Amino acid sequence: MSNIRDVAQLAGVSVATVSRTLQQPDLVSLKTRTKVLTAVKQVGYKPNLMAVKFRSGKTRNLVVLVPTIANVFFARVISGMQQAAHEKGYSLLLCNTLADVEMEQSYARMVHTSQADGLIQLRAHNPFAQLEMNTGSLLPMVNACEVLDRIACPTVLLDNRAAAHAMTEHLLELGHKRIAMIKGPARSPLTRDRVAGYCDALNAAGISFDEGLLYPGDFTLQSGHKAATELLALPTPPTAIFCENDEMAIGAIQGVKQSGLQVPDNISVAGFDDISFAAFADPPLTTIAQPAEEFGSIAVTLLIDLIEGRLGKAPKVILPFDLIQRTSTGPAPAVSS
Amino acid sequence: MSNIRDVAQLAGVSVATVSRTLQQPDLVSLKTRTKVLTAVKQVGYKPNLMAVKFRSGKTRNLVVLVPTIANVFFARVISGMQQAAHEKGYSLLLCNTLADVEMEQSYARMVHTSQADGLIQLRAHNPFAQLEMNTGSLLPMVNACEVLDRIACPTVLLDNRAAAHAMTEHLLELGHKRIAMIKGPARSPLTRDRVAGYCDALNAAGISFDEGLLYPGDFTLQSGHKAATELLALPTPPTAIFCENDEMAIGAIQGVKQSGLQVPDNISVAGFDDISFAAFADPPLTTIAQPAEEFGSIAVTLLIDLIEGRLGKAPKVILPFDLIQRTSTGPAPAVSS
DNA sequence: ACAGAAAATGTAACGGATTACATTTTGTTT
DNA sequence: AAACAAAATGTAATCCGTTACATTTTCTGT
Repeated sequence: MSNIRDVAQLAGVSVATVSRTLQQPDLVSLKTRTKVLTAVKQVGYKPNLMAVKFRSGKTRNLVVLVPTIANVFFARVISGMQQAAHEKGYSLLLCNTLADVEMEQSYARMVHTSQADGLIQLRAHNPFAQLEMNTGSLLPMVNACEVLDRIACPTVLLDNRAAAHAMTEHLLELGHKRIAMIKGPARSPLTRDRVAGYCDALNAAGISFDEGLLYPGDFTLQSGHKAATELLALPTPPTAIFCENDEMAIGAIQGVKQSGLQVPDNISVAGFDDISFAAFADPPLTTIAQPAEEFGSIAVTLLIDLIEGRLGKAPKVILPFDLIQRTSTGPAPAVSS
Repeated sequence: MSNIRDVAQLAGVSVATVSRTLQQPDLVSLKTRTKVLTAVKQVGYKPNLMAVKFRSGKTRNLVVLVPTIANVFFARVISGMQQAAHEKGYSLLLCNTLADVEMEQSYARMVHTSQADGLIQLRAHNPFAQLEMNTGSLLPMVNACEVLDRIACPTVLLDNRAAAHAMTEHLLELGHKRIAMIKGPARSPLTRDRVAGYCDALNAAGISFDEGLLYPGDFTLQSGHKAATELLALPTPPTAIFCENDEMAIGAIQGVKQSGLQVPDNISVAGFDDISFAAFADPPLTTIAQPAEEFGSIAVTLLIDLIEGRLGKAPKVILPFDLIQRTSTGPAPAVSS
């Protein structure tokens, strides 16, 4: 591997001139520039960017903490991140945390050890929490999709409450009175907001909230299946099930069918996210579309702005949602018993 | 940010002693060690790993080139990679290439510019191809799932030919005579192998190969839908459709249903990959299970072995597959016309 | 052709950790 | 207690590109 000194020697100039030729060519005379570029080609010189990063103290690396990349929605978000990062000359260090706190911390530490300039967290957990920290200033961290309650952190998210409200209202308008919700883990602010939106809508319709219709899932297909099966076994089962993501909704649809009922004739099922599989479910899934890639690109933009000192406070960017009405939801069945 | 000199000064020792305390504690007396560690804590010293990487010339970063992270199978592979890399102290730089050659090259260049030690490619394309290269030795690259024909490159893959053979045989055993295949892009060796396996099985059964039953897809749900719809519109439509991945199979199932036919009564549909959605398709998908995470972890292991000089030739690791029989495939319908 | 400004180029310090080699301290043996 | 080995510590070079500052060359105007 050749370095800048080899090039300088071969071209018969100083290292400074070589550096300038490559960084600020207009400071170098045409004649010298040609000499240098020829030498560069000849020895196959590639600047050691590790040296550059080391000296500049800027790594242009961003850590991304994602609970599961296997989640189709997150995969889209990451895709958006990567695109935006690449455009701005940054790279992504991906960590599939599987909600493992140690793993998160291990990656968060990269920011402290100058291996990355900042971090994007997709989960409601502060990975820097346990790490010894003296800074009082804004951490180089951005939260996407989820919300970190305890700390001021730039965030890009959906108006989850409004979205859940809209979907619940949609089901109410179809005549449903008993609407179950398959939610996510209890402690998540995202879930909290969506449940709040669901309650808002019920209240507005004068329907009392039934704790028994709130089933905690874990965003997997399996948990949707299990939840639906158990909800349908209730003494007074729901006529509609609103799931907090499409995976659970697709699982729920299977559960409903296996219980001998039909979607949407007996039970309506709604999802959240509008992943690619939603339109290919049977029946196609009514769901809330989120601009997933945009979440990613905005998160990256916010983080880079923060790193490069262009961000004053901790902004909260709210992105719009879209209720996609397909055929997994339909009119409530006529009252039976 | 404090550096090793601050620690040395505070502890009243030399920087070498500090370094040794942290790297090879047994070379340092207990008394000094304590002094140093106290000082480390006091100033909150975190070694600048960029400096370490720079000096050592080892970045412990690996570039991963994935065609689309939105593909559920690839997401699992990446998950396996990340796990393995983390265990070995490496990080992944993820690039969602979308088959964009410029993007691939831009990331491949990171290996030349000392930003990464090696690269994993999930596509049948050599990202170093156009880059000026003088080395005759094995590039620090590993191929996973796909195959690079032109160059010697450590590879981990499935015996795709045998797998396709097995699935086709399964369909033949069910009595199907006209079996269509929705394949991937023509130039991919992976597709070539699977088509070969499909042909092998047809030949063995004495069924002549019909070019018209070979439909080129692009691994998306949409393309599966389109392919199935068109295949069913043929003068003599197939009674079974073997898809090169589960997404296309799920799309195909929808296409079949929308054509007014039933799966598997009228048409059997088989997939490939056994993604999580396969078991939740309606009907649940018969498919080939691949050890996706293992692909990832083995690819990473191979690459690290290569980087660290523990790999002689370019091994080809073949992983086993498993035919998962569900209910999207069934006996061929009785001959009609 | 000369002073002075402007352009081009060169010199050397710098960033932070590692480590070969040199030196000092401690320990052991007789 | 001397002599030597072993353990502990220190000094300084090194990795490589950037850039402030110094110096040289070229150009401009008269």
